[in-house]
Amino acid sequence: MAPQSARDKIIHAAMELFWLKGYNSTSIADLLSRTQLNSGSLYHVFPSKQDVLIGVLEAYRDGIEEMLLQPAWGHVDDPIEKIFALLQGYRTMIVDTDCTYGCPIGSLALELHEPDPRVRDLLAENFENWTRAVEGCIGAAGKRIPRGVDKKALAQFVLTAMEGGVMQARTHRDVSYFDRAVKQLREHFELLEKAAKTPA
Amino acid sequence: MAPQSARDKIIHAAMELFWLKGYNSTSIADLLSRTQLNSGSLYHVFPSKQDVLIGVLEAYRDGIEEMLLQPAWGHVDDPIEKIFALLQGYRTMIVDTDCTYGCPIGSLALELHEPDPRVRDLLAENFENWTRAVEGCIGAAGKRIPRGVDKKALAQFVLTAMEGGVMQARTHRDVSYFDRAVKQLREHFELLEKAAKTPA
DNA sequence: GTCTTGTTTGAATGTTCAATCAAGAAGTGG
DNA sequence: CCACTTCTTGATTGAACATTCAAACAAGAC
Repeated sequence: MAPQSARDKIIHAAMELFWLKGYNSTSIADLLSRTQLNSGSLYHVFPSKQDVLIGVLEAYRDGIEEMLLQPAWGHVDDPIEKIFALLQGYRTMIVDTDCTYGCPIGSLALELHEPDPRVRDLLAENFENWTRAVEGCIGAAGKRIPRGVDKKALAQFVLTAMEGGVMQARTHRDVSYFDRAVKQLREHFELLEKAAKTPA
Repeated sequence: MAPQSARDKIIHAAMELFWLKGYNSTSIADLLSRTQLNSGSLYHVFPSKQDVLIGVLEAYRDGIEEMLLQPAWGHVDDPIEKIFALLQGYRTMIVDTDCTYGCPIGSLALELHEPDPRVRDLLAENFENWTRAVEGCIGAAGKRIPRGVDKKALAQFVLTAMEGGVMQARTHRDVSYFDRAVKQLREHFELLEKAAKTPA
């Protein structure tokens, strides 16, 4: 175990607590007890609670490759299957948390009603990196997707389906809501692939 | 102006404030100053803040027809166009709020991380009523949708697209994210209608 | 008029919270 | 070994919060 800086400890704890309890419901005291630090140490590193949030959002942004994409895509080559492997990763999280899983970014995006511009930009940046990765898959699928299709819009639609599916699965405490959203998306892709083969 | 009971005043104010600021960030003091009531009056009607939330969720549930469906469907007959008229209603809200709009139910669903069972049930019930209404439209579309399609899943997918689209529009402060989600959904429906005409 | 029941008043309570800061410890360069 | 910076300690502060309650008020029943 490499020696961990106070900053790393706080970010690590905050990623987990913001995800579990939300930003507002996570107190500085929660972070201190989890990290075994004192308030002065925390405030030495982060001037305010919001700066912790910014650190967390930067960590998600900078870690998307290692934390999200590589684990999901390690053993998948087909570009369209990569998209569904990514969604399968979310499904695993939902099941592992007894359907209490919420996408950390999506939950924060809806919890924070008047976010600081830096916070909002980081939320948007996180969404953008996610959809850019999916857009890469769609691009790699080449002619399997019809010419006219807006690839960026389709990638955003994948995010839409994921976030909406996660929200419903959590609300109903039932993965099947997520599964149905993925299935509908799958059918959409199949219809697109069919349309690509037999041009009107 | 009919005389308004304290209960009605509180529910009315809470619907607006929970929507604008979220549940946790709305204080009892906010509700009191908005309604010009005293704390004792509020606690005479609602034993706790959570009971106000329950009242709000019941009001949304009981008001879906008048507040949401009738305004959106007043002048629309085609069942599939009804679905997109409903989404158009959300678009209007997004634009009218300078892209800060969040679906009240969806925002609460993600903000409340450990909701009381009654609260969770009411959130689920609200989603269910919404999707049931959409499912009714899909059913009314009859043979325009292919036989094999899971109508409930498709209705849930419409909710998924709405919630995901609202989330992204709000995060990016840009309606076009919602518009693209709707457009993708529209294409999905067009592909389905085409498939219904020319069976494999 | 007075009893009863339902409602309102608003100051007070106890808790939780983010943030502060003076004092001290640890680490670094000369 | 000293000077200087960086980091840590933890008690403290003041604001915000949900909730309580004894006292006052209102209005219909008899």
